[in-house]
Amino acid sequence: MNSLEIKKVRGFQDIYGDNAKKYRFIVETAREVFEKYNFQEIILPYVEDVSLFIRSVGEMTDIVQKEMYVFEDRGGRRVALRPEGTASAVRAFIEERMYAKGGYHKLFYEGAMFRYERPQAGRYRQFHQIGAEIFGVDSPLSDAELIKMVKDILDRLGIEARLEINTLGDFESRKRYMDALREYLKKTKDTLCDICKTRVKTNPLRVLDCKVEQCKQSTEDAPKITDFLPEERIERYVKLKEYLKALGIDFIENPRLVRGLDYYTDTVFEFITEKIGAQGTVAAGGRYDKLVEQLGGPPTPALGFAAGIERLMLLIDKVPSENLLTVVIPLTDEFNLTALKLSSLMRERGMKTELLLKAGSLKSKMKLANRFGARFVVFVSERPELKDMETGEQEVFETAEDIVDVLEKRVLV
RNA sequence: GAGGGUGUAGCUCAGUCGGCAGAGCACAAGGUUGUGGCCCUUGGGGUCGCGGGUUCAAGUCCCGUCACCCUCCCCA
Repeated sequence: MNSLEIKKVRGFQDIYGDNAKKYRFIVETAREVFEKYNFQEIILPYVEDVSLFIRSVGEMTDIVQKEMYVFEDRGGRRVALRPEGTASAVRAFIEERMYAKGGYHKLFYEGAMFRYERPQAGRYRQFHQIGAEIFGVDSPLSDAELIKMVKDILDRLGIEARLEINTLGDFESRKRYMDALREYLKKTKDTLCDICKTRVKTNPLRVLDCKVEQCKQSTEDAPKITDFLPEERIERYVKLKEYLKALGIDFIENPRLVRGLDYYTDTVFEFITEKIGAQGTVAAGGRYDKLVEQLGGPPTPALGFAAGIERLMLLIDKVPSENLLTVVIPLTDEFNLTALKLSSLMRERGMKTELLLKAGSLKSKMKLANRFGARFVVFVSERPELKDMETGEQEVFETAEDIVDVLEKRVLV
């Protein structure tokens, strides 16, 4: 490594090789599932007005307070690299007047998010999410269907994660609940861990989520959110659970599950795994019935989810196999032209083909072919030969074109 | 923002008490007279993260700094 070498910025990463394959596999799988559920893609900007996130994610949240990439552009606008997708989707829903068409809208998106955090396993400053939002539906049917859709994606990726759900109710009863919780926590404050002592003020719901054993114990008898919700909210929650059971989806009710973004109402859920270190939440979402209104749109119930692609990647060990590879090797330079044309023909016929571009001994070329994972090698000379790298068998042909016909049957499924 | 760990060849990592800079993998050539994987031989490869200090002598000890990894926090 010399002093001219420039390295990637902290918290950013290059995704290449097998990781790029996993990335694509995840995005394509999700896309197929979204398609089945009749969601429409929306490609959103990476840069937004800062106030969009302040007013949606929440002014006091960590994301807004200390994790956003905020800067002023040359026109003096205060902008931010998006730290999450929902805010932009809602902004677009309003700004593009999607509600004017009536009915309801189902959108999905994919792409990079940016948060200035300390990097760690499964956590980067630029990370990637797939996500989906449903605008204009109130029914718990939509909650159930969204959760089922996430589960479908995870299933098709071969990823196991447990589902935890909770309800946060409406803002009014949540506020009453938080007051009561704060009162309760003040009494037990001495038994809480240091971090939680400060959380009593800033974010009492988080205390319930604390991993420290003493905190878990001393909050065992803490008031429960469900005791503060009006009957209709409870009924809604019961309905959702009914639907999930009907769909055969296992879930754990976790009354301590809270989410870090301010906009959630009623349903929240997380898919969690223990297999990838401390950052185990792999997909999460919930309902946000007031957000569209808060951002200047007409009152519109809505819900959505997002999944972290990097974290999903950690849970995938292999992507489904691809087409078999054939490597074309000209034996000497005088056969370069023939090999070039042959490779071109093979690709036209749909075969995955590597024309061996590097000069060197035949031995070194064979080594390369082997490393590329070639199943077949074609030696191009007066009498072209086809070698099966697995069996070692070798056949001689009259012309290069003859080989193509034979290969086609063996390579293409 | 707080804590812990690690920086030595392209990669993974040894390096004892401070005393000549090492191994495996990878790469190149050959063993094999154009044929891969396994094996053998030979070869090319180093700002020991960076800066300073102690010392006759520093990869090794001390101070600083940067980067990466992990954890808390927070989140997907």
